Amino acid sequence: MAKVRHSRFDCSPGCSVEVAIGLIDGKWKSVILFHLLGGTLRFNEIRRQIPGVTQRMLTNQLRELEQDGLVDRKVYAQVPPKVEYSLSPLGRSMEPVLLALKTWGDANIGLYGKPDALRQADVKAA
Amino acid sequence: MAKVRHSRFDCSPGCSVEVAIGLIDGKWKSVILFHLLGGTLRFNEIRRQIPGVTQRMLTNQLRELEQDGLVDRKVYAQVPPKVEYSLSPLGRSMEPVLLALKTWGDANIGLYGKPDALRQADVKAA
DNA sequence: GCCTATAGTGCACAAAAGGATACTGTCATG
DNA sequence: CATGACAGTATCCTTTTGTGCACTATAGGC
Repeated sequence: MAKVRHSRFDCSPGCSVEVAIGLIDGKWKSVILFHLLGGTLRFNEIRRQIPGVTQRMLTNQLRELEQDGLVDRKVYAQVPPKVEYSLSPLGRSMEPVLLALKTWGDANIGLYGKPDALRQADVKAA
Repeated sequence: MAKVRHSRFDCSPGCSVEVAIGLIDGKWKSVILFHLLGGTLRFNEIRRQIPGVTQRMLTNQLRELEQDGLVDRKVYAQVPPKVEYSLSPLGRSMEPVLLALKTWGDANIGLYGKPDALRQADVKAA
């Protein structure tokens, strides 16, 4: 995959923000990380906790998180496959970010998480 | 544009995280917001503070931030155009998120913000 | 014997995001 | 007269992201 999203070191002050956001962007990564805050989960456990994510997407996102060193992937060589995902120390260090995101979301979900009808009205009004 | 990224209200606990991240995803939004924490800025001031962003991208991202109610856009009907961008109260409420991102990035930029050579080595090692 | 669960992979396809470049119109400066 | 600043648009292009479906292999339950 070899994504090189943050190759620069020119870094005006906002650059570190860019680095951080670069690791948790994508529709699902932050949500996956958030669920992993609660402890180790298996592939399908994560899948069930995030309705709407497809297998392929979940695989992709987990692989990227693994490559970026945020999650650990532990494969048990069993016959019904078993793979456990957990936060690496680096991933756990994301906790403040994740919690800030959650807090903000909880406070403001009324504005954006509404059923489509309202969202549409909002769009039209703009 | 009418993006409906978060139309669901099914909301397992991670959903509010998804709402929040949905507003600041994209390569530049969080960086823009971060710079606006420091106060009102004009279009080209932002552009200069974020090397690498193109005019088009900056315009897009600012428009989306405006639509999502995070930034205020004030146009002065002057002859050399003047447009000021500032955080709305809602945008300012993102401050903890932005600061958490910045803090994390500062702490870990050594891992990801390195010049390409090292990044490449890292990728190969994986 | 068939269905389910496990953790994925592979392929085709569509949509969205992002990038490069050129262009707008007006005014001030040189 | 040419240039640049201002705040964008317009157009084209590539890359990334996301969806849907089928498929792998093995074991246990019905």
